[in-house]
Amino acid sequence: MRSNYCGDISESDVGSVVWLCGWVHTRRDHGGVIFIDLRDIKGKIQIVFDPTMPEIFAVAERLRSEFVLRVKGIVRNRPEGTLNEELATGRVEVLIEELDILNESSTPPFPIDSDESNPETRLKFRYIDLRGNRVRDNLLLRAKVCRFIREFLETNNFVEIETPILTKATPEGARDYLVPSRTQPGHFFALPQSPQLFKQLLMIAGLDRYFQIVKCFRDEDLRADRQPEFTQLDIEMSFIEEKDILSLMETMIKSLFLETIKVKLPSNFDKITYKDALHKYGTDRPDLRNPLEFVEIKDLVRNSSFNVFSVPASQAGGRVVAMKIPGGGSLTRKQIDGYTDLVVSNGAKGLAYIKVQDRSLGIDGLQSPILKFLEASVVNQILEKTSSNDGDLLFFGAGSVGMVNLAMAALRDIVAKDMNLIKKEWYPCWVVDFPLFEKDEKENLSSLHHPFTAPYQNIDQVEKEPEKATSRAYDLVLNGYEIGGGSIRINKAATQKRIFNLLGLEEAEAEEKFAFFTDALDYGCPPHGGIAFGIDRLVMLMAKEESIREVIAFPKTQTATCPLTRAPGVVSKRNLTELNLSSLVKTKDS
RNA sequence: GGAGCGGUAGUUCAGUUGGUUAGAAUGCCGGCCUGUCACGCCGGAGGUCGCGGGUUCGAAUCCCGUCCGCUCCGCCA
Repeated sequence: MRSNYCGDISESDVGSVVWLCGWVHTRRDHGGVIFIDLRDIKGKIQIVFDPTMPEIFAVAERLRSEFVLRVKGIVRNRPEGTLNEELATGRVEVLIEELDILNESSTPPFPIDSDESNPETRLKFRYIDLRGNRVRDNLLLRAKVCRFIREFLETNNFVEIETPILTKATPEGARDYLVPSRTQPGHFFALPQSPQLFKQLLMIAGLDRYFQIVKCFRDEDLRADRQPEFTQLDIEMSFIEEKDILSLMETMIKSLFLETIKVKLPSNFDKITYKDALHKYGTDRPDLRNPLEFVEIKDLVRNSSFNVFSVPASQAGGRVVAMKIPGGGSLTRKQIDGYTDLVVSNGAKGLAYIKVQDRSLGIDGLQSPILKFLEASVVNQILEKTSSNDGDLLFFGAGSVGMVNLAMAALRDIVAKDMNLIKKEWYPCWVVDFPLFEKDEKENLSSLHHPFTAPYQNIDQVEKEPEKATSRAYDLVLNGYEIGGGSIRINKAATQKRIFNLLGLEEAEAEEKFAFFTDALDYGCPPHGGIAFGIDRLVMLMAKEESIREVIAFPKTQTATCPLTRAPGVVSKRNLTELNLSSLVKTKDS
């Protein structure tokens, strides 16, 4: 119970009697009067014990700093001269007439609302941490976001339908969390990585506008923006094309931001192709608030005698880019060394740069450790192509496409942040025209999104040139975070089977894993598509947090454990025996 | 699987050529003060320096291993 007084106490309440419940925050005794700051939903309310009320005062005198109280009192203005305008928590106080001590509390293990305690302690005592405003406000926002989404989708004739949590393992994709079956020895359920197949089955069933706010599970390593269980807004519609769902989702996201955090997003979200995104920003989830872009200089340096550039420039899988930092001439040697460490940790061998001090002096107006290796004509072409001016700095990335993209994208992020180049607060964009497949290290094809994504090309064409096939997929990227992604799906069984085949799934295996699904497609599956949003990430961005943990009530640590409950834990031999697992696992009593 | 940073009082941290009894602030306990709001003053308790091993006359400090937290790479269709 937070308070059975609803709302903030203000001067308009003066003279009225209120009940308050909450935790005592601090106690101060002054002038024969006892003051207590009561933590309430909004900040603190100061309550006052008057020594002329001996019974109440006697109880108040016994209070130490941590109790749960219920008090009844009269709201009144502060006495003359007792309000320090700069420091005071309020203009009114509550004079107490009745007081119940509902419970005592141990001294909290860390100061509430300090924001400085170490993450493990915060999680171990999460219930104390949640008493503070930070995560509380985030959870309130999260609830608001979910409520808005439900209202929006229901208004648009979507129906919320639950799908199973105990379900079937599917190949590809992330590692599954498995749950052993007691009744089917040796068999396992998998927790869903997403309700993908179920929502497609719902389309076949004719429930043609489905949504669900649902937990999904992936047993992969964690990051600041990745938890093993996370919440997804899952949406699917029949008889639609890309433009239909993109426009509806744009409307939803724009209204969501406006209604919940009073942010007006652009009226039309930009679209960028996968190819352009990688070319200009080195990532398929570019932060478009960041004005820095890569400039390809492969052609300019191919014949240079500087091998660091010319070798990757003449290889098919190589890439050489320049990134101009306007005003980057002010960067110190120490800062550049720091950036070098960053790109090296991302696989680069080093970080070449050129400072443009005075272009009118030609090569003499430049400063760089690589000038002695680069032909003057090449340098001039690079300066020309990057439109470099006095005071600018160029960073270079050269090597394999993957490495250059990774290292330079990381550099682009950090430099823009350090140099305060990010002016816009919000920049959503759609990333489109993804390749249908990518090749893994063994040169096998795997789906870039998932195997149910429809290609633009017909299936004959896809089989002929799978690497050139593009998918009808779209990602919504906000400020460098992928917050949603989806596609138009394959709705013909034959096409779906041929895609499985291209992915190297043996017919027997495809049959075993997906027969239920391809069979279903044969019963007149309508054209359909959908999208899924990561609610945690979305709320994290809206709350301006840097970690998803701050918007989840009880998150896991980086090793996927819960310091509060000490999950995961060992189980008894009996549990394991029932599950036919006793021979596989060591237990505390075995 | 890999890289980096961190782990010292309840909490946040300081602690370099390895050397008395490991400090500060805050919190906690006791006392004083008394219209305070980071109140003030006096006193007190509180530490296996993450854990294990090694080097040394002597280790919070150096070395090896290990565990935990955080960030990143791999991974995350």
